[in-house]
Amino acid sequence: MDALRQRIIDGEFQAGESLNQVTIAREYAISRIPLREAMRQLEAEGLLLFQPGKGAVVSGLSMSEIGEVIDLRAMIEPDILGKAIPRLTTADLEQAKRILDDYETAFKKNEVATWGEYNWRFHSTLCAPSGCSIAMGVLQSLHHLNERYAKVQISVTHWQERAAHEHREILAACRKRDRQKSTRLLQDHILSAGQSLIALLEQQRHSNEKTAKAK
Amino acid sequence: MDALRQRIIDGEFQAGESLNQVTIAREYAISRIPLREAMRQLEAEGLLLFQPGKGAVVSGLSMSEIGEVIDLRAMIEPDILGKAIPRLTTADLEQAKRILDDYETAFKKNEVATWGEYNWRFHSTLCAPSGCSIAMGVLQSLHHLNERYAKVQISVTHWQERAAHEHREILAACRKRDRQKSTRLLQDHILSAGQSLIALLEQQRHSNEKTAKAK
DNA sequence: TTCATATAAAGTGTATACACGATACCATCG
DNA sequence: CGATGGTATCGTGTATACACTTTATATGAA
Repeated sequence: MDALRQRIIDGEFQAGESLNQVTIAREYAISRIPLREAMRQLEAEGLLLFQPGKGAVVSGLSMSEIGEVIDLRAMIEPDILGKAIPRLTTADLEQAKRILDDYETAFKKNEVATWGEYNWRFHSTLCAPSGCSIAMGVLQSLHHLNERYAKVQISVTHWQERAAHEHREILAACRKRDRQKSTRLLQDHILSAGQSLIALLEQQRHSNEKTAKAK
Repeated sequence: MDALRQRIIDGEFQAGESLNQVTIAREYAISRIPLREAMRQLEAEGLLLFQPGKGAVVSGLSMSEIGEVIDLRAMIEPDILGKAIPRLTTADLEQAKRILDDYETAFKKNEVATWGEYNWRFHSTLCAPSGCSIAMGVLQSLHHLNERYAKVQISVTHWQERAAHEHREILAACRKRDRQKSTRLLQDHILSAGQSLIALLEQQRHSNEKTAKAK
């Protein structure tokens, strides 16, 4: 299921495109039964939508829905980080640092496909010690929804650099156990990334409309 | 799927109990295939957990997880209500009032099974005009998780009366389009209900431990 | 009796099969 | 030529079938 989810997030299937069960099942060398079960779970996560007689269709988020995902993350994640901070161990902080290092290495090598993965690993490494399993599940779901669209950001170099800088700042505040500062930085980080994402998507949509008109 | 979800919420199946696919499929006169698909969705909602070789097991929330669900609701729902308030129509407000009336009628008639339904309908009627579809989905999921445990509250008469009073107050604040007041009242409502729920569950757990010792 | 082991029963996980509905293609009619 | 209807193809939705796993039951030894 994770593999299929990643393929949807990676944009291999366009929004609105319906997934052929026979083909995909064959790709994983399984029958349609377990595939459909996985698809039903992805449906519950909001990535797919079953249309009667048409199977699973990749669901697309409207601009306002993308905004919602960001707002929810901006609301929940800093709160969870706040709960995690007193519980953060040195090992947690070291791992977060390692993830950032690896992320920057991957960035220099232009391994764009791994960006989303590193991003989530950084955020979740800092939040996980909160012990909030339900909230972490919600967050991960939101992150998956976000990631599909965030792919357009990975190519924008200066945004990458800004994100990297903000990550370092957040980590530094966590290291100091500065709850106020780290949660505020995290919230700003999510919201500013969200705003730049929405601006990019608006821009993209406009240029698409232009080319559509050109036809 | 909704019917099965309700049966789990209603407590027909105990936490930890595994659901017999053959039996349940027969009850709905379907085969195990669509049943399993429904179960997978309920798994993604956090109500079930598939254990390899053992099928779907009803998942139980720990006390801290129940607390998390309440905290998340207390964080998200007032925010959504705030966004909904400028968009609330007279029809929305009337419908909310009608739900409260029906709820109180049902309360007087002791129709306990309908409580959770009325509660969600009231909350969602006020929040839905926000147009936040993603957040509403998250909220509904959280509400389902909550509802299973909230069932212990329905028998506590004075809590019911307090909730009814708080609902009326929230509705009055919404009618006045008082964003500040209504969101604050809603947050207090969720948190105080949550606290009383946790207190009840703690109490229940203690008495269970005593009877367990008595054996 | 109690524990261990063998055997039977029940249940899950999934491949296969088939019926139904959607879609594409083509021929026919206006 | 475009529109309409018919047929063939493809794909979904789910019932059935079967292999494998877990659980219950029975049997025998300590």
